[in-house]
Amino acid sequence: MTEQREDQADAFFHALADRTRRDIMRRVLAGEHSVSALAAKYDMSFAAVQKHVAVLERAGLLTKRRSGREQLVSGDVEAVRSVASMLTELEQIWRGRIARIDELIAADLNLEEPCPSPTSGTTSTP
Amino acid sequence: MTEQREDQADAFFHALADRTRRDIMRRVLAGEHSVSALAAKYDMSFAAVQKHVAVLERAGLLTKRRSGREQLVSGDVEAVRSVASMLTELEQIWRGRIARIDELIAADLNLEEPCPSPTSGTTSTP
DNA sequence: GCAACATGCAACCGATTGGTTGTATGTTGG
DNA sequence: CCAACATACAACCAATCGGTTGCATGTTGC
Repeated sequence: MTEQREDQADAFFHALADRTRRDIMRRVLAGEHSVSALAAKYDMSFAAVQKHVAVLERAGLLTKRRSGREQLVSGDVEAVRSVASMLTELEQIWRGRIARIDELIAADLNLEEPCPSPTSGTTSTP
Repeated sequence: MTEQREDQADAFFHALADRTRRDIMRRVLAGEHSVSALAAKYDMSFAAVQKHVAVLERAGLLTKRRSGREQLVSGDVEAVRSVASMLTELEQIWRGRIARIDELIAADLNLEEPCPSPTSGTTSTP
């Protein structure tokens, strides 16, 4: 069950781990672009850009819509949000760590309280 | 200037694009672990886990602290947050697209308004 | 001091990545 | 109809990745 989610996380982060693909995401989140319009923006072959688009599409970060002989590409902001939420989950784990540390500090205070006074001697030897 | 930021994004997303490394991040965000303690958790060699830790460290997602003969690893929640903020920036671009669409809709309404009535005939032929 | 542990690093290997070129398939305007 | 365009896909290549093993170094307990 959680296996699919890890597969999806692999695909998400891998897709975003390339600056050309991140730049494509910026453009297609701002508005629809055909694949060739995107390809014209980069100093590489059409096929290379098309493969980048395919990687992003397989990861679910963008969708394509046919319009005549063109394929219009559009970014999926929900997918971007779900990547962000994965990072928020990581942050929540960290919050748990801090909470545990706070508990320890509180426990320390509880241990100090029963003592008559922090500086009063417990050494009862005369 | 923005070049370094893209390099950092490359390192961040690449580091997180592996489930073992994401799992390591969960553990070290929850609390400090030695490298060998981490290695014991996975069905792979110590060297493999050590390389994963090195990738995460180079990306700035975790830090190491020497304690005797052990190296204690701790997750950096600030780095995790900065990855999340990169995704938020993407989402903001999308918001701009929606705002532009809303403007167009508003402009359309403005064009309709001057008409006496949507259904009233502009065809004045009797 | 030394045996055992914890770590780092290099060399190697198969799989994958990011790029190329070439070719096939639709789609459209004139 | 057909030439030009938009896309898809396969084959290939150098580089990188994720893993291994082996070895060197540092640290500790006794």
